[in-house]
Amino acid sequence: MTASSLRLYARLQGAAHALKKTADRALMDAAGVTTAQAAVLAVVDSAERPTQKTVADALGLNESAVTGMANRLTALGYLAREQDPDDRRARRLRLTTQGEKALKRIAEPFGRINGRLDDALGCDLDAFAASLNRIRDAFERG
Amino acid sequence: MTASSLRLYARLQGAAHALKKTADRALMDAAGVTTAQAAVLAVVDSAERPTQKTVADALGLNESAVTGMANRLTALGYLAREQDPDDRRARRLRLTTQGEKALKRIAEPFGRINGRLDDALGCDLDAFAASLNRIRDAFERG
DNA sequence: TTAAATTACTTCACTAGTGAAGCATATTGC
DNA sequence: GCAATATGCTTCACTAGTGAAGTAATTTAA
Repeated sequence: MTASSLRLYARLQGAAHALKKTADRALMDAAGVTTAQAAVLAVVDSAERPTQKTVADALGLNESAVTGMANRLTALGYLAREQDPDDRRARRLRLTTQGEKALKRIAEPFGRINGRLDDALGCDLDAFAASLNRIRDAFERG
Repeated sequence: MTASSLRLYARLQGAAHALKKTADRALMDAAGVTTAQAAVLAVVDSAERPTQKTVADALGLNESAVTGMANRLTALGYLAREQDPDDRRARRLRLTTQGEKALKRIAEPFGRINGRLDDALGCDLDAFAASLNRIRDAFERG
């Protein structure tokens, strides 16, 4: 609990917040979608008609957060929900054509953000990514 | 925009989110305060009766976010607001006795979180902190 | 085979942030 | 001195998350 370690938590949250704020503006301007929405669309795109629970686990969110996101994204016309035929509790998600288009619009502005991240980090990028993985592993389940 | 850099944004947000979730539960259990509230209390404690704008700048938030935080923290009895005598637009914040006590209750659980962060990062801690600073600098003003 | 436990999802009340618009006060420039 | 501009704060409608409680469907186990 030294002075420098005391500030590490705040530094991580501060960097994440500043980055998210910038990325949200860029994605909203260019693609009409927030970064949180983009994350859900990307997970749904990469999985085979995932259930909401699957999406929640992939993003580290609880299920009620995904209920809300899926509601907003279906209202926007980007996602469709359908009953799982084998488990009537579950609702599977898929991208609509609009959702696929939105995902494509995201690529370029998001690439620019990642480019700025790369520039800021330089050769430390891999070590930084490894550190992030260790933090996630250490705190993912409480 | 390689595959690994594409995921860097998500990794940073994921690590920050997992850490925040854990820290919020720990602080709420032990001190009855969230990490966001703790951050405001710490800024107010470290500054000389700061204005809300000062707090907003220190935390990278906009002023309406601080209005809300200050409302909740005064309702909880942790902060007091008083008019700035020299600038009647501004409202200066200070900790109440209750607020000082809350800050003290935070120290130990927050120290444990930071200890877990230290353990997770090991000798990479300094490099990691430096990378976070570079990200914040690169994105702080958009 | 049926009672108990677990799972997937929803709803609710809440915290915490955003940006836009508006109000009152200060500051600047002619 | 005063009009224009900038600043500090608030309010509003919104997104996005939390945890607790509840429902319906599924799984487990006696």
